[in-house]
This record gives sequence, structure tokens and C-alpha cells, in this order.
Amino acid sequence: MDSNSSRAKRTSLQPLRAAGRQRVEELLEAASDLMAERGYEATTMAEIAARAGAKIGSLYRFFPNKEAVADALVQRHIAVLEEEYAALSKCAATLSPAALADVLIELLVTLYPRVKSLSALMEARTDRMEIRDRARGHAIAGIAAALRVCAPRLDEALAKDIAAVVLNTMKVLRGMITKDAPTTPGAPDELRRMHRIYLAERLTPFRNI
Amino acid sequence: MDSNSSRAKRTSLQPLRAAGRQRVEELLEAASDLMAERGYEATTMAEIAARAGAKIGSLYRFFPNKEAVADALVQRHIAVLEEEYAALSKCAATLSPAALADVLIELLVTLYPRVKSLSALMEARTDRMEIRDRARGHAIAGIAAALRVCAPRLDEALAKDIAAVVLNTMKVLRGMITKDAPTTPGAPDELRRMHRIYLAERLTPFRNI
DNA sequence: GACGAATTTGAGTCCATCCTCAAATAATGC
DNA sequence: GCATTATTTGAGGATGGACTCAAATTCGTC
Repeated sequence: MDSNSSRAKRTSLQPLRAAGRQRVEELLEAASDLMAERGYEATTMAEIAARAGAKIGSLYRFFPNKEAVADALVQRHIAVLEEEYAALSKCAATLSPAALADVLIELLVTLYPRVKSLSALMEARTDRMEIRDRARGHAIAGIAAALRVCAPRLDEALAKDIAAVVLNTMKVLRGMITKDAPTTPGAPDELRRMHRIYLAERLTPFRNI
Repeated sequence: MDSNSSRAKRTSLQPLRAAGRQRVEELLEAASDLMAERGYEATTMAEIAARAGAKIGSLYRFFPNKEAVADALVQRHIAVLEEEYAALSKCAATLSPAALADVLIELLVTLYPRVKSLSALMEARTDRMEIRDRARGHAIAGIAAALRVCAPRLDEALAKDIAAVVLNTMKVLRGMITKDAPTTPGAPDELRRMHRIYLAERLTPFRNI
């Protein structure tokens, strides 16, 4: 798409050798871990480099600034979502609404290690929000597609509204599971239950006869 | 409680004259507005003073550091929650679960202007988290109490779990309403619907005969 | 093994923001 | 009025973290 940078600020090159590509991997991995742990703001460029076993100069060779690191991570996370939601839609036809609810929750748990820093990145306040909006849009569209496979008589707008609610429920559950302040011990299970009750009630009228 | 500061870092005095008390009000009001708009991190001490029509030195006279401003705001928000949930419990007995769900949502909207910055403050990452944990605890206890008035056969632990879910739903709804990235247009209504469906299903078995 | 290109290095710049403090000013009590 | 105490002021210190860059090093190729 915009591979050779219609917009890159100052310098910042693509890696051209295997070593460079590997370094970029290590840097993004480190950034993802740190941002998942401490949040976007609290993660420093120096820390990212250090955890990747690199020096700060190497980090700035491949990323013009901190925001570019965040954007690259969101890009990758979008790709993962895309892939997983496509797989989900393939099996949604045979599921009851309640089962679909469970599969969605399970998907969240499965997906988590691959998109560790996503929620931290979505919360971050930066200048350019377009990429984040796109990520949200992809997630909602992916979930909505699965819902409509399960309940084909659901119209698209309503499917997206329900998908937005499901997405937020997944986000809350992730917060409950990962955070050190887990509200109450039974809350995660209770949230799952709400999700099942809601989808069962809401989707059933729109299933095929 | 700790009025004359068992713990104040460095300096920081209580206001002793009417002018000082008023200044503190203005400073907290300004801080709350700014933090609600931009978040805790992005709000600077200089901005807070400026919006309150004061100079930075005045701000530091009454608050030893930025965290103290946040803590003072959370304290006030706790007091508001306390008061409002108490009022809620008084009328919960006569409500059906679905009606209680609606009242809770309405309460959120009513309450919002009085606790504008609460969600920004709860998200903030600082050294001392105790006050935030207390705020969460109060909110959950307050909601749980109202739930048990409506459905007396609910045991306390389960009431708290459900309250935690309700609290998160309210938080999400607030995010949808106030944020510039409103997922989809129908999402807030859909969330309200989920809340109603869930509470109706979950509370009804525990009502009095 | 020599040349050019990619990568690494890390000291150093810049700047935003938290916080200090001593002097000036305003209010209060007598 | 005068002394005392509360409040205001704002320049400046200190720190931390984003970002730069020229020189050193490594890699790939002929």
C-alpha cells in the first residue's frame, strides 16, 4: 500500500536485509509486551530498544517516532483479527446463539497473546486516530459477519450494533482477566453469563426456520 | 479523617480562608474538566491553574503534586456515589428488574456531570492505587445494595458479581456516549437493551414472592 | 578482499512538564 | 494603623524522555 512512505516523517527506512527484518520483529515484540504491561504513554522508546536487545538508534532507524511503532502494532493486530474472524464465520452457521457467545469468548482468550497490546493501543490518545478507527471497524465488521451467519435474517445495521456491544463485552472481560484490580472474583463468569443470555435472546428471532 | 496530613509530601496547606476554599473549588473544577476532556496524563498542572484563573504557585500551595489533585477528585466522586446509591436503594424495592436496569442507566446520565473525570481518573496509572480501588468498591457495594433491595433473596457475593457487571456496562455506555468514536449509532441503545435483558433474567428468580 | 550499502551505536540536543521558593500582596484581628 | 498570617506570583531548577546524527561496524557481492 504505502510501502515506500508517502508520509514518513524525517528518516526511517524499511529493513532490507534479514538482520533488519529480524530486528523489526524483535522491536515490535518488545513494544507490544511493554505497552500491554504499562500502557502506551508509560512505555519509553529507550525501554523498547532495551527489551529488544537493541540500542535506541536502531529503533529510530526503522520507526520515525513512537506513534509509528504504535501504528505498526495496530496494523498487525488488524491482520490477526481479519484472519480469525474469517475463520469464525466459516463455523458460525452450525452454532446456536448461546454457543456462538461461548465461541466468541473463547476466541478472545485464544487471540489474546497475539494482540496483547491492542487494548492499550486503542486507549492511547495520539494525533492520528484513523488507524484505531479502522481497527474498531474491522473488529465490528468481523463479529457482525459471524452473527449474520448464525442469524441470517438479522439486518446489517442491527448486526453491527450488536457486534459493537459484543466487542465491548469482550474488552471488559479482557480487562477483568488481565488487570490486577479484578472487581470481584465471580465477575468474569457473570459477564460471560450476561453475554450468553443477551445473544440467545437477541439472535434467536433472526435465525432461519 | 486525615485532615491535617499524616502523609503530605513536602508542603501543601489546607485553605483557611474563604478565598482559599474558593480557589480550591475552582482548581478542582478546572482539573476535573480538563481530565475528563484529555485524560489524566495529558492534563498539565499549568493548564489546570490557567483554566482556574490561577497561577501555578497557587495550585501547588494546596496540592503537593499532581497525584494529590487526582486523589482529591476521586474522594469527591466517592462521596457523590455514596449519596446517590443510598438514594437509589430507597426506591429500588418497588421496581421490577427491568425498571431497575433503566433507573441505573438513567442514574448514570444524571450523575455524569458530577463525576465527569471519574473514568479518566480510574484509567490513570499512578503509584498509589488504593483510592481507586476504594472507589470501585464503593460503587460495587452501592449497586449491589440496590440489587438486593429489588431481589432480596440474592446472596451478597452474587449481588456483588452482578454489580460489577452492571458497573462495567455503565462504564462502557459512558464511553460510547462521550467518545468521539461512537462505534455504531445504534450501539448505545443496544447496550441498554442488553442491560435490561440481563437484569430481568438474572434478578427475577431472586425476588420475593 | 575490497567496495558500497545496510545496520549499529550512544552521546548529545531539545523541550515539555513537574515542582520549588523567596518575595510581594491581601486579608484578618486587635 | 499595625502585626500577623494566608494567599498569590512567576521565574527558574530538575528531570525525563522523544528524537538526531556522524562515525563505526557488519554484511553482501563481485
